Amino acid sequence: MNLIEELQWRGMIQDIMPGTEEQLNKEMTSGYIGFDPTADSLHIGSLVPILLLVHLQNAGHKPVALVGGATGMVGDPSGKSEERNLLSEEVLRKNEQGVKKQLMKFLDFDSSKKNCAEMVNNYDWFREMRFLDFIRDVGKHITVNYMMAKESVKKRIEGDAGMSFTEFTYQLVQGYDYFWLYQNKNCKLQMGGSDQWGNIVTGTELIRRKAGGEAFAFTCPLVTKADGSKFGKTEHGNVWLDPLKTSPYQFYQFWLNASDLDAEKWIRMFTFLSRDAIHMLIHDHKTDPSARVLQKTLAQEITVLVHGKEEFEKALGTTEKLFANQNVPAENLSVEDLESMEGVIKSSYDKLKLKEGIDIVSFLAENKIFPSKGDARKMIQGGGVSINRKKVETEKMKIEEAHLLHGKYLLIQKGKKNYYLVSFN
RNA sequence: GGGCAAGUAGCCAAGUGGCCAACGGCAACAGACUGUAAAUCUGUCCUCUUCGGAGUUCGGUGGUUCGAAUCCAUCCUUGCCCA
Repeated sequence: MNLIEELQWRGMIQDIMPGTEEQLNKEMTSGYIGFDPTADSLHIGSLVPILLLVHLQNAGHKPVALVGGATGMVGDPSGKSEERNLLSEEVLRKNEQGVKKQLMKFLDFDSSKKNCAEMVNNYDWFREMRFLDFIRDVGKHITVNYMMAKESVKKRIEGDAGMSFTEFTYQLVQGYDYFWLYQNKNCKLQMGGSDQWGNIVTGTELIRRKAGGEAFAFTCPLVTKADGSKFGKTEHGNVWLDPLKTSPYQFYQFWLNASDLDAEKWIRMFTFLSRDAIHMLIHDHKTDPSARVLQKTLAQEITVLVHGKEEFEKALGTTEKLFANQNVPAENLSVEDLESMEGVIKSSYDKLKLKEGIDIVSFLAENKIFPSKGDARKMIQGGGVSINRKKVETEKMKIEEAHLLHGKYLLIQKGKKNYYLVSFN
């Protein structure tokens, strides 16, 4: 199975330019994907593009990761219904570094290899670019009519939000990236999310008109959830690749909670498991859905890929302690069990304040488990808070020393899945 | 520069002098059911609260009025049309 067939089977190809497959079969090809430094970490939405680069490298081609230091200054209008806010240069430079660091983890940069990965920053070639040069050398080749026909532009022009010249220019800026890489790095392939198709095509068009060359492209579908809600969000916000922003435990939990339909789709996209292995898993899962083999395998594979085996095992350990034996009373958890739970949000509390008992509502608010007393009270009234796995029945409850596990800990649940460990000192 | 239209909670969107913290939908969070799913049903959903209330909102600022998201003035932003 060649690369394109493989990616097609994995559901990772949305649009593809004619001739792309032939090009990839013909010779080692350099292909690039751009990453926006809109935050100092990538989130799981960027995982599919990253994996495309990995697949590309595994197939013997050369992956180029482009950090959009320049394009980030402009703001991509694709998929956005409103004008984007500009980031300051300082923030942008910081974000570039963060994004760069993360990309390093996935690709092989060993320069002794012919197809070693490479990292570029379009700021390097745009920094010195003069406006007049740009509009003469680049702008001249693309008509406004052509640019207006793009879906991302059309939507904004038809809508009532409008679009600034800055964002309108974006596709030219990104198009020039591709042209530059084509000229300087012999890059003949661009990949990206399907929302990038328009921008990518502007690039190949520029290469054709300005250099008379031929360049190729394909895009992957944007990851969706079966129920239509946004992919990659939890109650804590985005799921990041940075373990400081999203702990490996939370990361693991995110994938573990995938619905059946999603898991079936995602396991192909996000893991490197073979076709046979995946068919087996899906078969097993259908035989006994409650075993959740699909979700477990999916979560394991990605967590190991992103955070490493060690972090995965810690996350799994915590998961087992918290969820495997839901009915086992919390008293059965040992001090080690409690202490070793990675990823559970921990806080400490002054034991002295416990002497005369403290009311549960202020306790939860003081520990930042809830943002305010009112919130804590509402959630208790709704039956959403448990202490040591026992549901809190009334907001009048007082916490006393007798409640502590091992005379020191309190295991608090907000809802079913959000655990907090408070230790008393 | 001229004319017209619009700006309401995270988003969409009703309200067009008091009954408005503001209908409804989406998203989000929680409960029940389950498989730590999905679907469904229920609750919460501006902020704080001693759960009685209190405080701050309807682009900004001033004004009219006992009382304004709603009327007036002015400014800002956006769209459309004209120049």
